[in-house]
Amino acid sequence: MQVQRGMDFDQTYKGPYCPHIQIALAGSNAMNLKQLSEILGLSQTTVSRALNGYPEVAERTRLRVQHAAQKHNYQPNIGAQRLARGRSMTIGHVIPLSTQHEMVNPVFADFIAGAGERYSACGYDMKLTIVDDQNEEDIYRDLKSRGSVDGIIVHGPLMNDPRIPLLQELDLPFVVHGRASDIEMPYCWVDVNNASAFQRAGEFLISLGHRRIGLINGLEHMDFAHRRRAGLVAALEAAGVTPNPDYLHAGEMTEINGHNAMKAMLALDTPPTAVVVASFIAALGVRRALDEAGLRMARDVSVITFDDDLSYLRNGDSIPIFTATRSSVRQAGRLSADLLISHIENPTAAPEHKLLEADLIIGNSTGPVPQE
Amino acid sequence: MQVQRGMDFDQTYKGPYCPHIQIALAGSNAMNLKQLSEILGLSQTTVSRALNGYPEVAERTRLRVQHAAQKHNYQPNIGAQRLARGRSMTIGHVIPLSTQHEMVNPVFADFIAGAGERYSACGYDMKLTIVDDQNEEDIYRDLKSRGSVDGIIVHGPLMNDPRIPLLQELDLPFVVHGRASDIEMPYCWVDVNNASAFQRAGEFLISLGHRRIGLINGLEHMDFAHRRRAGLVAALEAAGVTPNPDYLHAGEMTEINGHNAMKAMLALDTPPTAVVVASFIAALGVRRALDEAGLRMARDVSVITFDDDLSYLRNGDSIPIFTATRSSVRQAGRLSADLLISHIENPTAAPEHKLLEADLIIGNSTGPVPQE
DNA sequence: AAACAGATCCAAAGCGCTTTGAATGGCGCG
DNA sequence: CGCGCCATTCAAAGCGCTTTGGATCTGTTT
Repeated sequence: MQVQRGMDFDQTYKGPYCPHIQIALAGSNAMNLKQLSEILGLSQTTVSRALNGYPEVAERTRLRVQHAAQKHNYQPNIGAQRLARGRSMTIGHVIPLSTQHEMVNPVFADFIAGAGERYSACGYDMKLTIVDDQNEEDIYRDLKSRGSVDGIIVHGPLMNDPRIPLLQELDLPFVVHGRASDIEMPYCWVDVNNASAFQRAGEFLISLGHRRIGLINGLEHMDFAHRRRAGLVAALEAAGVTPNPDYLHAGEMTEINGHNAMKAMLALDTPPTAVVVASFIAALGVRRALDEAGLRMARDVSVITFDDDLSYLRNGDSIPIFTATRSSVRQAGRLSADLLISHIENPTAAPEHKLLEADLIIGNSTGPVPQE
Repeated sequence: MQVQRGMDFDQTYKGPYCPHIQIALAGSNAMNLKQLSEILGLSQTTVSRALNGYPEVAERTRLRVQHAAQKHNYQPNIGAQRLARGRSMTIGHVIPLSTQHEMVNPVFADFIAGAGERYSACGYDMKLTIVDDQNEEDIYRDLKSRGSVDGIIVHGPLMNDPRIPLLQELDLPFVVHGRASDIEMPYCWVDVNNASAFQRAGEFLISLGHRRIGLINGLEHMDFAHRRRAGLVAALEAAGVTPNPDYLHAGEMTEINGHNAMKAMLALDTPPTAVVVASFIAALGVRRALDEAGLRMARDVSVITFDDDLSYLRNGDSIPIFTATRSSVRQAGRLSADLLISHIENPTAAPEHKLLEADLIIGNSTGPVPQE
């Protein structure tokens, strides 16, 4: 990573000694508590308490203080508050950039949109950290020991995610978006029921007469992908169908990968008559592969996709393009935020979690198995 | 917006008076400067200076301090640093969620990935604020008066964006990702040369013999969309072609919209033989419309798209799917971050800006105009 | 009338860091 | 030897807020 600036940075920032840089002191012009209390002829204590809703201040005084604060545009300095309260009022989101987590990207924007809504409403800030590779563990240690955040959202959990025991050891409150199958210690999570969603998708295809059913999945060390596969396989086996390994694909959920995986399956001697796809973007690639092969969705090959209900990738207007198992990732963001905040403010309570059920939306991409 | 928690929040957070909540004091267990200096038998001054790279400390002492800090896992408390330095070491990104800005979403994840890289390297934090509607102005005033951030990135600028004069008035350093055509005051920005990109796309299509050239654009109150249209129109007019209003579409850049716009154009008596599309996602919709109409890209209708080079939406592996004007939004994120940091640390310098040129990538979606 | 309780307010002590201004000790120099 | 000069180090004063532990003043109880 090249640094093009004049200063002598290596990976880690080395502090404020920068003799050639003149920094204007930020916020030095803003009104502070002392000034406001002098204007009001009150003590800082009373003004602070009035604004923070403490009961031991007369209601008349409180109103006077609130008016003055508004009039003079007083906002408590956030750094001072953090220091005095010993809390940062900040939630951390750590986004790893390794290829293994790349899938976080498309859903990420919507998730934080949901979470951010709740943070604003509850007075929390959101801090994003992009971490390029292995040193993710150091990041969490740092966040803890510097008091940067009061809690953390864990994105894209793996089957046995090392972050979970680490955060427990650090005693840093956290909520996982998803779950980690191989971890039995209780912790907070918000997840969609991936297994039941894909099981229902499988059952639906079977009810349409399909037996040769494919899966175009995400990388299966990701927990959600593992669960989806298990759900689909359960549906097949319940119907007496042995899953065909040639029909099971796992890879990054990009348009290209969806396309290539579908194309490869179509090249088999007996290609599947239906596929379940783990993401909307991959499903677009699947559709392209079908188009190229001169096949029509529903008529020739049925397609069901998982739809995260992303704001910029809608599955049709009134009529859904794809039959889909749908669950709003933005809603998951909201719930995760609420869970984390309540866990931060009530740390002794037992870890909560929330399992969301996905809806099965019938669209135009599924139909009865074609007659041969 | 419903709040489901027990506390009495309305829109704005009302402070820490929550008698029924027991909050564990965060970070209280971490090593602090005083403890470290006592262990070392040095003053806090010397330890602080040693760690921050000040020259007036003996090299032997500095090493001793650094070792001890590492050994005891000392990290300066961030709230205390903010307070003492009068700077927050934080960059704010304010994301409005109104439909008018929805387009920010898909590119947003990649942009902050790029910017975040640079923030980490330079010791800055990234703070994200999701703002649901009109009160965006209040957010900026707050950020300023609370000292929450040292600078701001402005996303998705409009033609005459009110945020720019506001931030100038607030004296809050900022960099615009994009530009605002109607504002003449100088300010910092990083933008791709949208006009020249679309002009070249137009010229390329004309060189292939196309005359009936369509545009499926973003919403044209967004500055970038306006520039793209102007660029394409310039190319047409230079070739003596009068732009046909029926061929010019502006809307949100979703897959659906791309599909609908293309479908509408194909329904015209004389449909265009080529279209330029403002986003990759919309181009996927265009392709779908062509497929549905039994038309082949390149052979029947040529398509050029703008490609933001998103990590999760690659334009093909080795062979590009679409002919495209490509510019990496992640790279724009890196540059914006660098510009902002240098502007924060050197506030007296004149506003800088950076204009990136997009590459024209020839893919499989363009070909000579079909013979009638 | 004395004692008490409650309501309201305040001075001052932190929170953990940076930074100012001064002190200390070693050194060369006239 | 006495002086000034570096190179190091330190004590103490903030930064702007919260919060502890009274203080003051009312009204109420015995």
